[in-house]
Amino acid sequence: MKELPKAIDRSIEKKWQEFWEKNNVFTFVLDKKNNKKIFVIDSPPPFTSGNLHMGHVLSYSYFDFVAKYKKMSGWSVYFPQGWDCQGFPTEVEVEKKYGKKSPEEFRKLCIAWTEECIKNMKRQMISLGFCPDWNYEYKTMDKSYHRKVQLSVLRMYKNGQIYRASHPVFWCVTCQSALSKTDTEDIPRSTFLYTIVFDLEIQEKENIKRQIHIATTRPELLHAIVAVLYNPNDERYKEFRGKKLFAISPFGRKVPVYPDLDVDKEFGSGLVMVCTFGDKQDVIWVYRHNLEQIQSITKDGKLLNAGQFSGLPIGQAKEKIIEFLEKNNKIVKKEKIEQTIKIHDRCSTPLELLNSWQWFAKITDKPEKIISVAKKINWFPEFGIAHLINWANYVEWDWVISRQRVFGTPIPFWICKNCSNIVEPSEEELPVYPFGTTRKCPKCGSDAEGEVSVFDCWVDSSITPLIITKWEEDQEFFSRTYPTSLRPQGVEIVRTWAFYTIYRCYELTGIEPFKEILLNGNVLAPDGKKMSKSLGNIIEPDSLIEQYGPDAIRIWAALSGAMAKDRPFSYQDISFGKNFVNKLLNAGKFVYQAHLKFGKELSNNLKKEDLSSLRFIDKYYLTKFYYLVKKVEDYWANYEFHHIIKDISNFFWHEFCDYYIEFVKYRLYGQGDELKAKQASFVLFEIYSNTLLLLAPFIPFSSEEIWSVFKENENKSIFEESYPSSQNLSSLKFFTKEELEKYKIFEQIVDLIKKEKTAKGLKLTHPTAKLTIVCEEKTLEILKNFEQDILKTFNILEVEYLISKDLAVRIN
RNA sequence: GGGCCCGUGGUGGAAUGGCUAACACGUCUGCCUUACACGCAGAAGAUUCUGAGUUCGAUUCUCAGCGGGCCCACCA
Repeated sequence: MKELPKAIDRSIEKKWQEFWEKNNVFTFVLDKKNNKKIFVIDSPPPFTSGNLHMGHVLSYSYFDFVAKYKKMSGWSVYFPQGWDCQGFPTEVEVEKKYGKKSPEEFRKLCIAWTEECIKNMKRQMISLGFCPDWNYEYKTMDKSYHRKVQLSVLRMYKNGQIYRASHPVFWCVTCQSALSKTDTEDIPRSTFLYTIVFDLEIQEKENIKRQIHIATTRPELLHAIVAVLYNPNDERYKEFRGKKLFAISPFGRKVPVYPDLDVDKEFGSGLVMVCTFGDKQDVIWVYRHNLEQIQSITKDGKLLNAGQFSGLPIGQAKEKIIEFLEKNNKIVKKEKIEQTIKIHDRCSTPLELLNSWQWFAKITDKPEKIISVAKKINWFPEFGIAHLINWANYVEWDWVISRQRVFGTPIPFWICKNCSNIVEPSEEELPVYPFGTTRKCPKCGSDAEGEVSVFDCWVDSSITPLIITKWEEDQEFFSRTYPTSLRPQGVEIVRTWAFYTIYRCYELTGIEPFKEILLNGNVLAPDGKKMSKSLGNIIEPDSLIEQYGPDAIRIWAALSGAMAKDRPFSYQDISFGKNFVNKLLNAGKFVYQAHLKFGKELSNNLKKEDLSSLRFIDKYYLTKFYYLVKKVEDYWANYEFHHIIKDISNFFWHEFCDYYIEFVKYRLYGQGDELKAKQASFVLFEIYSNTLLLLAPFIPFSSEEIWSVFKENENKSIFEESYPSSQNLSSLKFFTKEELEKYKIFEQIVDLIKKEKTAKGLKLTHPTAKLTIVCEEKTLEILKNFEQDILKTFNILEVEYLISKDLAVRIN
């Protein structure tokens, strides 16, 4: 007999990865005859950081399970994989490495850098047994991708969904550049709160004038005041309600006074002056109340439109203005307070909100439309849609889709220097790279300059369902694959990725982009905290693959559940996975040896007739297995991976191994009944392994010798076979569920025997003369069916039954 | 401050309007029993966050409180 392996042979991983790739096992081919149902997975393109993180491993495992399950269930599965390349972190890394460069050169370096990152991430995916279809790989930095992004925006522009407008952005007056949130840092500082006297004009039958007090930390923005707000629930200002009011600033500016629930009654006098722009709340209020916008500060930090104070730097201006107000007795109070402000993380300059020209997509005008489209989608779990609804109703201003960066999809427009007319390209010439180019303005004939900004990266990623289905590229392919079947993604990006995708794809096609959305949570560090570099608690997939193997990692992922819930990484689960892999190898060895001992003649043609002559105990476990498969079908339908792995591993380990194999041993090693024992164990093991290989695709091949027996055709991928279903396993159902329940008493008796023997310090197979079973008459009838198996397995000579209501066993 | 999620043995986590609340890891006891010590057999360990309510009965449903997480906003 051949020496069987003591441990898992890890070299088989590589072999099978190559086999699947070479034989195009997971390659999607559009079936022109329309025979098979198509299942399309709109899988997330990971940001190309260079390494997968555990969150990727978790979620990519999920939809890899689904892809394989659907494939083995008779679907034609289309499972492409993309890469989200253009992002700020890449720019930071590349700049760190190469320093400042011209935009053209910088872009090239970013692309080269990203290609390297993709290489490594792809390697990691393959080593985890993920099987996306690499023939349809896409990158958001590709020209073909740029074309579709630009086309999609151009179409939306023509439909009036995209517009250019002035909008405040965070601006550093020292570096003179726009900043994104990631460039900013919050720091506490102490400052002074000045309470300033304003005049109030109440327009009634006769105009009434009086004074009001308004507190502010930024008197230097007084010239840019556009409104004064009060809380309508504030008793002090109840006389304001429903009246037409105006406030007049110490500089003589007259602005309206409105009620607003966001005003904090406790702060200052309960009245707020809205300036353009003191902070982000001002931006919200300006849009909400449709207020005027005044350019208050220049790009290099000097006051603008401020009368005698114009041209002064912010700091100086503040001093002078306070001086002026004090001289005129307009300041009634000055108190020290602590506040938090945003600064630029590189130069520590406090940020200003300055107006600049930006591009927008209209998302605020009809939230109910986006919500109704989202409602057509099946959400797993259901509460996920609440994030989207809440966001859609809450969002205060339109989506700013332009970014002042380099490594991004260029915005395909030119702006006329003379008349500000927007010059658009034709659809045929896309992609275009307007940066540094000019076109003639068709309206006035002047030069129009190419837009230098690029798109927000969500503009890129919000059309992945269109990209993978070949929208505006291959009409037949598109019509067969769109809408996609499943969008898997993180719960924390519902309001970005899911929201923008639903909005954009619906605007462009009139159809929702996917039928189902599956939300996963994040993987936390084992201590329950967020994984972060600073805490040093990051777990790298590579070291886990090395230490535990891909199957164990995938079992960990399945055990982590499908709900959109954060979970600490669990070494317990992954070591369970590893032990489980080993258990399966050993069970395989046992069945294989039994097979060799008996001979080969029955190996691959197990018929229903063979099964019908089985012993009672064989039928009992085969039936149990049938019901397991049936139950697991429902779990698959609801993406309940946790239950799937739990149930199939428990059945395998604690029913098949702990009970069935033990009860079958005496028959295989002894004499008389080998055939039936082998048949049943063989059937169970083979079908079982097929249920498992979606979750752990390498386990069933972990020993070549063993698997050569079970899987006859080396050249055929096991993924071509069909997934065990209750329908095609119906021949294994010998008993009804009720009967099965009744027969469970057998297991109780077995447990009692084990307990008894253990209590007496005996081995389970220690020779025993007599077993006495105390039970009811009904039970006796059932136990008769298992009697032989019990006696032989526990090495007992004879059995006697005593009829009683109690259940007990004795051993002599 | 707003929206959503969650609070179950030492740890991680299932499930259910009602039989002794899964399972895994860990712990303790005994076994290297002819597939497996990455194993086998047995055992201990839970007032299911707190309080009130609905109910014949709640861990499960409702409300309040306390605590944690995610996303958003954050003080003129």
